[in-house]
Amino acid sequence: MDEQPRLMHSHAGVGMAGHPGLPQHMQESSGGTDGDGRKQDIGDILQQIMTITDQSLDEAQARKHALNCHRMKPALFNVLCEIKEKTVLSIRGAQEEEPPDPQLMRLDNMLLAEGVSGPEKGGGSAAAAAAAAASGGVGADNSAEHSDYRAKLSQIRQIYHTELEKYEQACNEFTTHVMNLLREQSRTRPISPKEIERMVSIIHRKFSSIQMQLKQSTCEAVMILRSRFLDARRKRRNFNKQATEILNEYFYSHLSNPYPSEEAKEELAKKCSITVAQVSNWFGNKRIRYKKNIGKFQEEANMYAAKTAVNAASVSAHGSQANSPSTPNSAGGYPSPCYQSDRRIQ
DNA sequence: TTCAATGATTAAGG
DNA sequence: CCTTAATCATTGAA
Repeated sequence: MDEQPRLMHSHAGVGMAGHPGLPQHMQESSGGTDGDGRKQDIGDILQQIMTITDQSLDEAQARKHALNCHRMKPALFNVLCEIKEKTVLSIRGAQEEEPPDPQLMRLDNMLLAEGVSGPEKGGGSAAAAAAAAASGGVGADNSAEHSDYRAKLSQIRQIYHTELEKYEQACNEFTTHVMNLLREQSRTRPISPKEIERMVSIIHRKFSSIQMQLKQSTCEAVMILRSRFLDARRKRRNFNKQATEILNEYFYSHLSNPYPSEEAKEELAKKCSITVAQVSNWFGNKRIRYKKNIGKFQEEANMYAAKTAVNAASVSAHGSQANSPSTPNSAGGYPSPCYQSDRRIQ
């Protein structure tokens, strides 16, 4: 085996610049002393390969064809592929395996949970249910917002799917294009099927990173939509005057213990046509705000105290003076018989 | 445009 | 669960 290097060395001067090794075999084998025509063949082929760029196109085509038809071609091709394979592997190392990207998985999970990816209609309703659950169990009173939310979500989903499809299509197109190209070139270059495969997987990786961007931005859009939806819930309407009257009446007539029981809340909710949660909110806000600045509410307190007094009087007088505070007779409100005193304490 | 009032949400605590 | 307290975001009046 050490014969080769020595020979190469001894003939070093004879070879062409840049490719000392190749013509050498020719020289050597052209002596014909080896008897075997094989070396001659290989040398021929290599020589032709080396000079192929010097030839005119037509000539090159002819040569190419000749080379392709040469009986040694498959063997040489395999050898070159093997060498190339080894080189590539040593250069690139073993970074082949791709661990499932945790971020991508996170995005996928979220899209699935939001019903953006996944089955067409089922996902949507699941998302709506999730949104309903997230909305605090208020339930049946915000169906309009739901449909709005769902419409926007399905819009996002549609965009997402069309984009995804586009990417997939582009990926496939590009892949087949590259594959064809490589297959075509594999007639003149050492390109093994394995390498083509690898190239395809590289392409797929690239495209999937693009897809990840799509998923990312879709997630963002969903998040924004969600926060908008939550904000939509915050889009409050002030309660109407009657409702506030009723709530205030209760509040000020139970000032010593303004904590309505569950039943009381339900009744108030019904009377005000708001939800129990809203009643709770109202009382929570009222208590804290009253406590924070009693002075500011003094007037209001007096007013409602007077009103309930009047109501009570009229009820006791007339026995069945239609209950509901529909049109309080004292709407104009007289300030209050009592103190109009010093507010602005704090 | 400004700003107090107000309904809703959130965090902390029981 | 509920409450308090702080805060957010909108409303509606000035």
